[in-house]
Amino acid sequence: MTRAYSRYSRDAGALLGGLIRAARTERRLSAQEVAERAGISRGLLQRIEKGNLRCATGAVFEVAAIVGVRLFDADETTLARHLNQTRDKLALLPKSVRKKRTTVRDDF
Amino acid sequence: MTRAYSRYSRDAGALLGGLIRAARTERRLSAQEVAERAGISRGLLQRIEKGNLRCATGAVFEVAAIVGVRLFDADETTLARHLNQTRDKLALLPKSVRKKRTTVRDDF
DNA sequence: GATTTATGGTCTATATAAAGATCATTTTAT
DNA sequence: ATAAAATGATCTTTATATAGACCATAAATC
Repeated sequence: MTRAYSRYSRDAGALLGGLIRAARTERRLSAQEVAERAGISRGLLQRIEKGNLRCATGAVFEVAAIVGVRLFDADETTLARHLNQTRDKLALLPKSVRKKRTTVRDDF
Repeated sequence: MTRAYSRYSRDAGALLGGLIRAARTERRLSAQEVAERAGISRGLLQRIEKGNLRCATGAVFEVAAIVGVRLFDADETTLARHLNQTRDKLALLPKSVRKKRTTVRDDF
């Protein structure tokens, strides 16, 4: 597991947690209620809102959906479309990647 | 922990994993290399790219940053700015939320 | 100001995520 | 076609995330 996190990750976690908390309070939902609906404990929701980076993505995504925070600026339909696009793109990319032979041809 | 996931979460996980995989192969980085740089195991990277929702957000964010997938369509600077905006917003919102008294005044 | 409730923090037990090694398979490049 | 390397998959062990209960504090409504 990752022990030290980059600033980017820390900011991303804090931002997502903050957005969730803001959305939750704006909708006047208690932590208890959101946690129950998401099927997680209140403690886990607390950690998510604080930007803790050791939470399962599934829990975070569920909570985000419940309080109305859109990931990738996309609703469910847009998300599905992007997913298909990405799948198409992946089909065209190489299945595995390997370094170019570093042996420089200097035998000329 | 969350056992069953909504379609939204499943799509979000699959999309993020797919974007990561696409970005990685486009940059011709092997799974081994990315995993090492992110400080995680190759197996965890595999699960992330498959959209597994039981991965720590920190690991996913680190990998995303390494292969160049921007969360929230934001680079590091923009991310920090959004974070500050969210903090400001949170400062204005109530610290705790409680239901309106359900007792309807019908004594008039 | 008093009351009620949401939230923050701490603790323990349990489930499970993650590491690390290994092997088979696929895929790229020669 | 062959060789070399990346990927996929499985297994075991260890670390730890999560649930759940608890209490103290803070904050919103009356």
